Amino acid sequence: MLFSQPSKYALRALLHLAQKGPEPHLSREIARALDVPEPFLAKILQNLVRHKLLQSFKGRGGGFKLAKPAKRISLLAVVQAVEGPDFGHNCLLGLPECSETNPCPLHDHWSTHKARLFDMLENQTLAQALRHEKK
Amino acid sequence: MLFSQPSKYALRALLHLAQKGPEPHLSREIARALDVPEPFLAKILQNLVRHKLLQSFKGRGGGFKLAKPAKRISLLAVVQAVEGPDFGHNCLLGLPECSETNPCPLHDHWSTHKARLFDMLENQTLAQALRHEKK
DNA sequence: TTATAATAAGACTTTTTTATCTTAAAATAA
DNA sequence: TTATTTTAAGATAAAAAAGTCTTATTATAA
Repeated sequence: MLFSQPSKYALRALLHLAQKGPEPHLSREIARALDVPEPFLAKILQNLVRHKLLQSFKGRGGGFKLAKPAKRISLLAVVQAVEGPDFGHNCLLGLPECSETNPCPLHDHWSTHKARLFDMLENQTLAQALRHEKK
Repeated sequence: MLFSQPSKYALRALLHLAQKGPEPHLSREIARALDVPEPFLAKILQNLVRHKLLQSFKGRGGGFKLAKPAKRISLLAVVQAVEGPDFGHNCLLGLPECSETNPCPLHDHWSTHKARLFDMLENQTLAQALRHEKK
């Protein structure tokens, strides 16, 4: 509904790493833990490395780990890394000409919603999401 | 981001009909007006007929018209007709086991957002959306 | 060094979504 | 009736998204 499959997997993988610990984890192990296809996840993790959200290590003892503390990675940062920077910046009805000055019938309503949603995604970090989960 | 292509076309088509008037309009004309593929739109309109949001008439002078007044058709009704009744009722992270009693890390945050969003979609009618547009 | 264990990158395949085509059925009007 | 105009339905095709495979590269450890 909101996120692509790669975004979902990315969020889940990063949340997993956040709660596991700072040593590198194998993409194979992560895939197994999340029950998602391993080669597909590997692609997604590689992409997150390019976007500086993960660090990777080759060879024995290698794997993936968070590139910064979980409390400094927002959900929005993850989704934008995967879906590109204009995630969410499209008209709800798909109209290319829709804008502040030329709004579609749903534009204003959706704008306020979107603002709140982005606010949440921007302020929620991996760490916070996990803390909240355990309650 | 939120709606499938058929949902977007459906909303646009119904909004178009709502502002055009109560006589039948050809699927061809609607498609032209919205600049969307005609045979694909036709499929979508046929589906909306099955869901009682549109009425159709064959032969000369035929076409499609709203099955009830625009102020009695909510945006949610349209989207649910197209995407099925459990539109929006899936976990943000795609977890099948996510629920109130077994929530994923984003569950609570998303629930409150979703409630507001559904509220909006349920209360906004085609008529209201158009009125708001003209301001 | 060499063997092994891991990620990296790109080509390829499968599935799903979006879109099209063809033929039938129904309604109207001459 | 018959011709014409429209939607209906189902099969097909194209494009996009999701997933897989193969080969290369890099790092570690014996």
